Amino acid sequence: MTEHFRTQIVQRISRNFLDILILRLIQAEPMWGYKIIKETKRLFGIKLRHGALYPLLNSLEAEGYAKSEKTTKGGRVRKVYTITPKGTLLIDAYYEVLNEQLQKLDLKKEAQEIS
Amino acid sequence: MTEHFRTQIVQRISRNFLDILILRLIQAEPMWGYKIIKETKRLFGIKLRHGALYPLLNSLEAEGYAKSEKTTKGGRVRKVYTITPKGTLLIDAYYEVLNEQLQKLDLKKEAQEIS
DNA sequence: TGTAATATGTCTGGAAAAGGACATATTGTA
DNA sequence: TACAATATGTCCTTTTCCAGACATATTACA
Repeated sequence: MTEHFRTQIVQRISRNFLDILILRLIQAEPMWGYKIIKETKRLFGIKLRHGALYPLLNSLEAEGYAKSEKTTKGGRVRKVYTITPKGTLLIDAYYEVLNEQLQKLDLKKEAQEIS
Repeated sequence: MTEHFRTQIVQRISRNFLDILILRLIQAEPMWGYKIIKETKRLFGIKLRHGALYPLLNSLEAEGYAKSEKTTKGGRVRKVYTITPKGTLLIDAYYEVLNEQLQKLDLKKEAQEIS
């Protein structure tokens, strides 16, 4: 039953945190857009539309979270993206916040009861 | 610097996973809408708009993740929400997936290199 | 008696996002 | 010589989302 929710959850996280997902991928290994599409398919079962990805990659670079370098592999031009220190900081921040969020809630702790 | 990202990250998580946040709150302690607003402010520093919350609470109940019971406290009508078993399963699934996601990526593992 | 707080609800206009089409170029293969 | 795959990009339309307004009722308090 929990299994039944899995796919939609993974898809929801990927959709809502696509930028973070991409940064994690290029952090693990520098990649270009087309490979990112293949890897998200392979690793998470997510089909990224390139019409969404390429503009996002450009904005990630514009905001300084990633940087790209054009390489040519047998006539094919690739824009290989690498994560920047700022991008690493962003990912670390997400890890930190999400880990906090995963701590079970204990409302009583600091509560001044409303009711 | 990492601190600089914190607020926007928490807000982003709260906006995108508001339903999960609410379910976690009523799981920790049954509550009504107005108190949920107060608690999210107190616990996460997030100002929930009631115009977003109440319809969401209704849909959570319609989908069977929560159930409500009307109580009266000195003339004031409250709809106290409790989590259902289905809601608990959903939260567990999120915990599971997020924990997986937080594992550092190791692309090499199952890779059949594209390049 | 008026204002703030408690309590729950709907609705609408604008902004953002999603999906898919349009566009182009090279390489590999049947 | 097509067609699939690799590779990157834009654009437009539809759909979804969000912020704030509109709406109502009770209670607490100055």
